[in-house]
Amino acid sequence: MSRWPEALGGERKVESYRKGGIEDLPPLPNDSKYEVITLRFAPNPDFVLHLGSARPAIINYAYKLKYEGLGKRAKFILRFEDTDPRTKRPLPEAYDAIKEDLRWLGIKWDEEYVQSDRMEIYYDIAKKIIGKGGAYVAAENTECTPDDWKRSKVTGKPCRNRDADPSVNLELFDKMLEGYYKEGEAVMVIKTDLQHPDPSVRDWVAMRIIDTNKYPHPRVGSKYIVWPTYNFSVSIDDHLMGITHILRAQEHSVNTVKQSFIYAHMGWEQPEAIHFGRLKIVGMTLSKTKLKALGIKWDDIRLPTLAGLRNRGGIQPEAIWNIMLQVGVKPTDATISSANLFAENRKIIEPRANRYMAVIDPVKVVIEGGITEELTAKLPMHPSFPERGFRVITLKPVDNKVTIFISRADYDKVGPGSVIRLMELVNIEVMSKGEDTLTVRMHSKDLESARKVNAPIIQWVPPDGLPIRVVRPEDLKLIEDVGGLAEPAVGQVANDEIIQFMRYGFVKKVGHDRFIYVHD
RNA sequence: CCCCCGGUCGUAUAGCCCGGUCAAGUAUGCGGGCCUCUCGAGCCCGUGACCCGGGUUCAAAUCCCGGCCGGGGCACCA
Repeated sequence: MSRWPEALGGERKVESYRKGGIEDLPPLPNDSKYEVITLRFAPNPDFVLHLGSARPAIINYAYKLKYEGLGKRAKFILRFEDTDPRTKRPLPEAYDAIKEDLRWLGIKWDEEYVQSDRMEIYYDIAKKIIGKGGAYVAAENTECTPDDWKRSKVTGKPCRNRDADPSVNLELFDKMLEGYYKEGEAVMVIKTDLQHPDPSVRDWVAMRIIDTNKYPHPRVGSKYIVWPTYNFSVSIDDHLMGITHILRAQEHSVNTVKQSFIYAHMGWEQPEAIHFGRLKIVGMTLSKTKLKALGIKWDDIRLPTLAGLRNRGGIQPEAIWNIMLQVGVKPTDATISSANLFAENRKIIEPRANRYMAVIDPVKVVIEGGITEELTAKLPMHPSFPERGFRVITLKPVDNKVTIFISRADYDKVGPGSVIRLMELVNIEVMSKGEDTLTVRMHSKDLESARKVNAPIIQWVPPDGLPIRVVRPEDLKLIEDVGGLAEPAVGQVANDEIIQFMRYGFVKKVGHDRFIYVHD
């Protein structure tokens, strides 16, 4: 059942051609034209990955695996796009945190680049493109000021430097590099089409000045003041790195048009671009801006960041993969419910999680009626895997009575005369219902008798149970369930282990008495 | 206002390019049953969709036009 690449299973590859898996991804356009299918994931290291930003990482990597599975050469490149130290200031820790996220997802990259290390390359290409007459500089005190340039986009009339000899613009560009201009005083602009129906496409900015004394770049400090814009650095890098296919979100579709002018000026072949729609997960906030604005650490268990999810536990990377592959690469928006994610996750967790009994908001149950022998229950760790063993709970009578606890939810459902099966123990009949106790008597012992009267089977906890607390993260909030009691064996469960509290849900143990609710 | 891109069961997706095999498949959800000492898992059955209107055609979910609705873009952000 491996739609899941090598991450968890070691050497498990893309061998299984299952419906809805990697192999079912539609072929990439013109795939046969390229010798090495080269894909990339290019995050801005200003935050960690979340469920939304993980999508392009997974999809692109999935295509690499798909083509390798087809016996074709394929490459996956990781590239950090950190060319804005001012408004999208990179977070120094984010570079490594993102790599950690990718590893968790089982993604391996063949090459890694950081754009702030490649500034000289961008300068070099900038000069080449100016030299070819494909770009010009708008600068103060010239015949084409930044304002003139802006105006030219509206009027459609080119400003002077646009048609000037490349040497003029080359000189101006050098002055930019030398620090002659301050922020806003000069920009290098790509010649596109001043009549283009989309104004944003008309002669767009490729290089601008950022005062890195004021806004030092976390990696290269104040070394550079001329910075490429997204479309410029991306075009250059995609070409230089041999990217053949770009799968990215729909918001980038105009960028493909903008970038086409660079490729035309340089005589390069443009990669194939495929855009997919937005992914919404109901009950989860996937806006990077909103998440950042919360001001809590990115790996907080309330967050839908991969780090948060990882920390919170429970949600397995395979489940995220399956969801992403199911949603695929359609250009339409997709709204999936967390129930979908949980359903995928349950498939993965269910066989792994051992079963235990716990009761939330415990209510005391006293079994009266002259019980002289101790009662024992033998509970399998997992009903589907008896080989995992059992544990035994023994109840000793005191004054011919035995006390146990059940959850208030179950207590609420019964009244005098009700017969209940205590899981793997005995069947009891309610005699009287007090405020906080249930007085019952032994009805019978075997399952059959319970079945005969259609008695509900419920979980219970002995008096020496372990007090527990369960918190459930729910869309940026943490809801704390009322206190509970778990059977003593839960004390032996290791931290970080995912177990199932029967008839309650899957939980992850995070402390000797603390649990995080995963899902039902 | 303008410029792109879309609209198939509640949700997600297949089919659309190359019209008939689609009274539309799958998954999840929901309802019911079986099984099981969990409200988990498994098995079975059921529910449920081609945005609207024209056109082309013997035939349209599939092609064309219009409308409506949704998303994205319109930064010296990425």
